[in-house]
Amino acid sequence: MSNETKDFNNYHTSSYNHYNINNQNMINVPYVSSPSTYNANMISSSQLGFDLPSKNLSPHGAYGLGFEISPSSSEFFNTSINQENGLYNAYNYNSSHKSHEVVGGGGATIESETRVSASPSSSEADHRPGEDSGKSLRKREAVDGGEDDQPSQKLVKTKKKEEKKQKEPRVSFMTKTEVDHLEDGYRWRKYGQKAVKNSPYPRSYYRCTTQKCNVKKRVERSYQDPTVVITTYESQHNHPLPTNRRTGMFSGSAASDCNPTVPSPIFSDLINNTPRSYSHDDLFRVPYASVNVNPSYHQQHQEFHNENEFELLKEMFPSVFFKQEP
DNA sequence: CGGATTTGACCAGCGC
DNA sequence: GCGCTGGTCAAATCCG
Repeated sequence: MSNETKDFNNYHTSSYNHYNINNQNMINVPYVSSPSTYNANMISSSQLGFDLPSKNLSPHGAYGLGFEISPSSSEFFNTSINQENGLYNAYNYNSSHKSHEVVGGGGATIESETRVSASPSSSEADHRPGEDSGKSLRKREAVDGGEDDQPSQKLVKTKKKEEKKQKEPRVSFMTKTEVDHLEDGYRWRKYGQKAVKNSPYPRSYYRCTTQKCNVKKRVERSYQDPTVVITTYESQHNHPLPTNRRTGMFSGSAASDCNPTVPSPIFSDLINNTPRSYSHDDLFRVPYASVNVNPSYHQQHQEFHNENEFELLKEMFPSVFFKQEP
C-alpha cells in the first residue's frame, strides 16, 4: 500500500473567508467504489446507489474526487492525491498571508478534504446586472458616452473596484474523467480558453447560457494527473436546471431543489444518516462516488457557519442532491 | 441560419 | 514602469 501523493497546483480560487471542515465533520469523498458496508460515519457508494465502476458510471466515465468551495482569486489551494485511495487532500495557500494551511486529512484515512467557504456579503443580485467585469464593462462605459463624463467615469471605476472586491463564491472540485467538460445538467457556452502556466493543458472558460444567469465555470486538466479535471464554479444559478436535458433526470423536484430554500432530499438523508437509493444516473455527475458524513449533523452543520454555505453547496451541485424517484 | 466554439487581442492586477 | 498571467471579448469559423 503506497501512500503516494501528488500535489496539484495552480488552483486559483477566490478569496473570501474560508471555513475548514475537520476530519470529523467533513464530507469524505473517496472516488473508488467501496464495499457496501455502512457504519455510523460512512454511507457507501452502493448504498447511495452509484456503483460507478461496475456500471456504466457515466457517459464520460467520470469519477468524482473532491471539491472545494473557496472564495477568492488570491487564494491558492493545492491538493494532493492519494493514489492508493484515489483521494485528494486539499491544501489551502493563501497568497496574501504567504502561508500554507493544510486543509486536508491524509495519512491512511480514506478521506479527502472538503473546505467550505462562502461569500459573506456579496449578494447575487448585486452582481447580476454587471454580468462581468473587464472589457464588456469598459466597452459599455465608452458606449454610454463616458468620454466627456470624467466624474461618472471615476464613479464607475470605483464601483468596478468594489465589485472586484466582492468576488463570487466559488466551488472547485476534481473529477477523474476522460472528458474535459462534464455534464452537470446546465447549459454552458465556452467563451475562452487560456494556456495555464506550468501546465500543458489549457483552461477553458464557460458561462451559463441561461439569460441573466451569471454563473461561470473554469475547467482545466491537472498537469500532475491528466486524468483529473478541475472544475471551478463561480456564483450560483438563479434558475432551475434545464428540463430538456437528459430526459427524466431533472424532472420532478429538480426545480425545487434548485431553490436554495428547499432542503435537498439527498442531503437530508446524508446528514440524517438515512441511506437511500439513488440511481447512478442521477449521481454520475456527482463529484464524489461516495459521501461520508458525520452522524452528528448539528455539529457538522455548524462547520458551515451558516445556511448559505450549505445551500451554496446544493446550488452548485444540484444533481448531487437530486433524488430520483424509484 | 442560428447557436456554439475557436482563437488572437486586449485589459487589469500583481510582483519585481 | 515593465513583464507576466489570468480573465474576457468578439470576429471568424464550425456545426447541426
